[in-house]
Amino acid sequence: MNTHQLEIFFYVAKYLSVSKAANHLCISQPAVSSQVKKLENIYNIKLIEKNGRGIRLTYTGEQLYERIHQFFTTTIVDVESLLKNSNYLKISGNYLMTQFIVPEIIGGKGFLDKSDKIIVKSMSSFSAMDELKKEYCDLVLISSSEVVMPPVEFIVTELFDDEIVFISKGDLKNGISSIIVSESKREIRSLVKNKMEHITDLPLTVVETTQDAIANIRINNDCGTFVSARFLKYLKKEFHYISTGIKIKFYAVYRKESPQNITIQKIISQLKSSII
Amino acid sequence: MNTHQLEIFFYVAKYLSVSKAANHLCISQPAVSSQVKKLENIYNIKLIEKNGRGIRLTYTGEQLYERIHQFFTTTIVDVESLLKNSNYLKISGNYLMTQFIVPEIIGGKGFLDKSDKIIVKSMSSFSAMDELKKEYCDLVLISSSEVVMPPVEFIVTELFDDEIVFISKGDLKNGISSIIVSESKREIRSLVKNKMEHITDLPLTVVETTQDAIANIRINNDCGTFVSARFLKYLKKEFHYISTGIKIKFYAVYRKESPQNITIQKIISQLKSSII
DNA sequence: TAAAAATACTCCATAGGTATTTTAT
DNA sequence: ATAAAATACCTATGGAGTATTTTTA
Repeated sequence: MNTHQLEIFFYVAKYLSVSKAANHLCISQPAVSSQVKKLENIYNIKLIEKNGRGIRLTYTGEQLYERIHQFFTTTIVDVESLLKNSNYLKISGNYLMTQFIVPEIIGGKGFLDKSDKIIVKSMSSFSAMDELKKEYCDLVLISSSEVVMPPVEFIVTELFDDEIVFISKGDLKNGISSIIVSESKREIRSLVKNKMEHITDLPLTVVETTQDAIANIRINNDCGTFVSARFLKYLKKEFHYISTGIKIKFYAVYRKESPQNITIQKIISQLKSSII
Repeated sequence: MNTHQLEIFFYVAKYLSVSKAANHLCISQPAVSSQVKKLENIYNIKLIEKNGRGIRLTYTGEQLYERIHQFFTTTIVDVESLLKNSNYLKISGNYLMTQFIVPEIIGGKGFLDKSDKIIVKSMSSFSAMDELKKEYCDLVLISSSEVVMPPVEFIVTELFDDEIVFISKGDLKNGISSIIVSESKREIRSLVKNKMEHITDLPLTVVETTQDAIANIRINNDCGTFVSARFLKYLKKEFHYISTGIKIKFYAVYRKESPQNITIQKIISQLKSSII
């Protein structure tokens, strides 16, 4: 089984065009034609056939495309990212950790020596834990208002406590007409019932990440969201805020046997000592 | 991304041995060494390292192996089978249909012309429907005591009716001490309560296919099973049998748009007319 | 007549071979 | 002493290129 021929056929099937596939693969059109033909000849079948000026897939071609599709889209992408970034410590985490706090401590005076190469990806807490489970990242940095209980092969470390605040561009007393929150903060609204009656019953929109929530309240003045109080430091007084009294904890989660554990420990101890 | 190098690495990782991989791939040991080294050099990483006389995988090597494992085992096997057999009409079905009835009608005087190439695979009814859904086969031939309700993209045709009989090598009145049935006949025992009290409460063993059940009652004289009465014709009087009164129907299931539909229709009409 | 694929042919990059050395048991 | 992998070097297959023809809207 010649996987090179499979790959070439894959792009022909994807674009339904020999020339477009050739273009994508940065090889010549006859090179593509000839590889597809070779694949067909080996098994004595037709995979593509002329269709007007272009081509179409035969039934077998369709079936082949279906079977190899996943590999040449997701698997290959995952593998490339693994091999390219294997020397890096890969951190997946929520918006606050990856976009503000980690850059701050890592940017600090000589925290990293040249051998520590780090890439961070911002995503929802759920997605971050998925990445860790699939070994697509080495360290997860997330917040949670509940206690995190991961499987036994992970280590969970508490980093610091914080409090959730409600923020908005509008008047916090009477100017709010809807709430937008990330999936992980979906339940916060019902926890603040007594403290903030005037917003408890407002319509709620749930988006995937806090990043999306903040982007929305930036453009909708009458819309508010719940965030960690630590955000205030980075949001440059563009929002009004009010304390909710709800506690939230930040956690680091990583694999017991991760080969990156030295760097991970360094980052965790730095995060723990980063008091506001 | 060079998939050829991935494949070579896959077998090195699988056998944890460069020479064994070379042997499997029918190329020389240095050829394997060099391809793995090239892959490592492209991304500037280590995938394998010396370990005594042999090698072991690095952490990244383990992760890479994990990610590509499925493709180089199941996907490649499926693809090979698809391409090799795409000219064949692929029939998946239960033991009776694939091993006895289909060979009988196809073997018949000039039923097939040279262009009709057919391969049959015997499996449980559930597996057969799975194969059809995944387009791993074109035609499913199964029996069911319930009415078959497949998704809309399939066509279901009733072939013929039959009755379930209980068979065993032992004395059907007092010689039976356990029952073994295939998954699809699991519920038959409770349906025959009034008719066959003496076996209703016997211990029940469930195996995947009727083929397995029959193999077992061949060696265990005190063990019986439920089969379609049509089996009796093929089992050469080696078993005693007793009628249960339970009806069973045989079905053909296939895709509406299957390119094999002409041959499929031919087989179905032949099966329908094959009265005992 | 123009756009896309197929054909014919040449070339050279690289996969793979052989012989040998190194490493470790 | 032996088994396994690495290294060095060479060979030749086959992947890809250019030029051209064929197909069809």
